[in-house]
Amino acid sequence: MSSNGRSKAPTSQDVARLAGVSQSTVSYVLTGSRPISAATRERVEEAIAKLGYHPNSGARTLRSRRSGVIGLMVPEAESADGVLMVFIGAIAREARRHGYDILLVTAQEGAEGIHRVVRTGVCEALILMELGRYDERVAPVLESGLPFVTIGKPEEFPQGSVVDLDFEMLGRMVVERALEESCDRLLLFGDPGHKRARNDVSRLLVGIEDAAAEAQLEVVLDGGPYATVPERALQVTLPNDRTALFGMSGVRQVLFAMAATGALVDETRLLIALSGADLADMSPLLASVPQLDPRRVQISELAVQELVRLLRTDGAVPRITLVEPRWLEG
Amino acid sequence: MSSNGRSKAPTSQDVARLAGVSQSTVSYVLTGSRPISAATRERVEEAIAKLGYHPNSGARTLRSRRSGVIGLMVPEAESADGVLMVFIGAIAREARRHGYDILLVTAQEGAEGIHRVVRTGVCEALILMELGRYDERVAPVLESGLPFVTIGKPEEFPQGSVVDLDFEMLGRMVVERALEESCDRLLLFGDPGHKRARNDVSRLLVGIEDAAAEAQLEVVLDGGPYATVPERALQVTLPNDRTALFGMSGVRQVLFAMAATGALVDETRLLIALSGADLADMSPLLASVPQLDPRRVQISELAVQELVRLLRTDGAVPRITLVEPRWLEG
DNA sequence: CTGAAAGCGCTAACAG
DNA sequence: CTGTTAGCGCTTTCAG
Repeated sequence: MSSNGRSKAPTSQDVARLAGVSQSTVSYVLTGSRPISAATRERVEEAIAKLGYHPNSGARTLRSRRSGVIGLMVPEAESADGVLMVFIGAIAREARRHGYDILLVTAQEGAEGIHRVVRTGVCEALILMELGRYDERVAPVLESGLPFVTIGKPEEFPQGSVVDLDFEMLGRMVVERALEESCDRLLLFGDPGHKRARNDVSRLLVGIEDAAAEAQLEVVLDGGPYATVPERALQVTLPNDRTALFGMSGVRQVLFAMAATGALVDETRLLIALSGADLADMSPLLASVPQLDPRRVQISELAVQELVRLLRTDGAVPRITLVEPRWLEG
Repeated sequence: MSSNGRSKAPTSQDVARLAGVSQSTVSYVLTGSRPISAATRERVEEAIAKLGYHPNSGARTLRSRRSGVIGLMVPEAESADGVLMVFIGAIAREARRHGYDILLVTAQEGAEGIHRVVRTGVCEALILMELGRYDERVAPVLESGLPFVTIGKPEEFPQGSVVDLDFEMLGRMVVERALEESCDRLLLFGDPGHKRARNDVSRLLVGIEDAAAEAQLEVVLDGGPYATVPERALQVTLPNDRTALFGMSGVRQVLFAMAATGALVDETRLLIALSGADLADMSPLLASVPQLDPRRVQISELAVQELVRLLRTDGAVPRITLVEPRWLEG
């Protein structure tokens, strides 16, 4: 009735008419791909504001072959610890800051999904999360020739950039801390030996084993259930010995098991945690636990920035960026 | 060198040439908007397969004004319990099943963000999560005239569809269970009285209060810290009385507090949990806890289906869909 | 049942 | 510094 409001969106033609310039001039004001006099620019911008004009995305994409959309390959949400959402939120925000939107591509879609968003031209670049060692989705990505960044360092990746936590340094930092806190042993829970196949875990172990060898710290790989980790920490401890506990996952479970069997930090045991969303709301328990920040927000932002660099810099060469973990004293 | 592979993507023109038909015929085969003889269709489809043709998204969007993209307004990831990701994953998968892609619009972008994706034509429909009571982002959505679905029932919403859990029924189910398990009281933790302003909580309370009044069950609103909920449950319990505990959030904390002070289920107390990602990996503790499934996947799928209905059915009327909670016996 | 042709709104040559 | 013009690849009339 009164306010149907369904008025057709104004085009650059409308803006040009109102500003008394040619349609291409409007385009040049918008893209900045050629110098425009201050006077003209102002008139155009006024008209744009007055009409509430926004350039049509379809037309722009068709003509320029740039969609302004970055595809984000997300893993299945089995992890369920909320960590994924931290990455996604930070990536989306940073992408917007650079003028890009984020389109979700679920792992479930597989190689076919990648192929589709690439061939249809919906995405002009990709961010890949949690790639498997030999992931079927890598082929279509490489084939597409689109710039891409992986979060999480894979085995080998000559063609795209990589942003990840420096897991080797993480390992060295854990050992260093264990020594500072006068521990004689380091117990790694969550079976890191078996998971050595995972690239992040294997790099962590390299860091740990190097530093531990040097410092004469004994390292125990523990594959047992999380709930009984604290008990086993005692079993490996001789009188007057102290064990540091660390693991890439299951911190919450271990934390609670320790809280249940006594103090988190005592003469015999020291829990070191990799902080994350699964520890939210546990603040009272965490008071005495040294936490390492895996810097997920920084990694996300760097991934976007690196992708933007690949997109904007002509002939930019892919590179690897490793982010240093930080202590988060509580 | 050998496999640069950067060959330009084939167009419908190329397909037409190879199939020996006109370009428009190719289009008709793809869109199905006019009858095509079996013979022709087959030749075209062969050519499509041979060339690995995918229609260009920009051109299609420009011409048809349909982008095949649904904007998903996600809240800031403060909740951090991983629940958000369940919704997003299920929405993305269901959208793909119907031929749509999901574009993220973060809450941070606010009204301006909505305005942008709408005016530029990137999105042809919207799914809104966690709207505030008087959310600034509602205006641009309504103004756009695009079909939309909200997940989570707001105060009032005449123009878009709504999909949500039936919180009133949730309340009735909690009361019913409490009675079946011979409880005399129901303690609601997480200060549901104060949070009555939240639409879901207020509907929960309606359900609870109605059912409780009828059955003579005493209801206690508890706003104290989660960690001491189990103690307070005892304080409100006379000898031989039993208290059921329920809350919309903080279940994990209460669960642990109860585990620490004794059994989860005993003669005096019964914890009823709203299941979720924050309870993952707690299985041993949960064994005796009745869990209510808030059916996030179903809600997500229904939201997409409802949006697709609005998009495809001409003159479709928005509607409200409430999903029944289910018991998840453990 | 199929073809020819127009044009969606924009960018980027080409021409002053 | 600005205008004119030619398409990008598709959908959809209008003609057969």
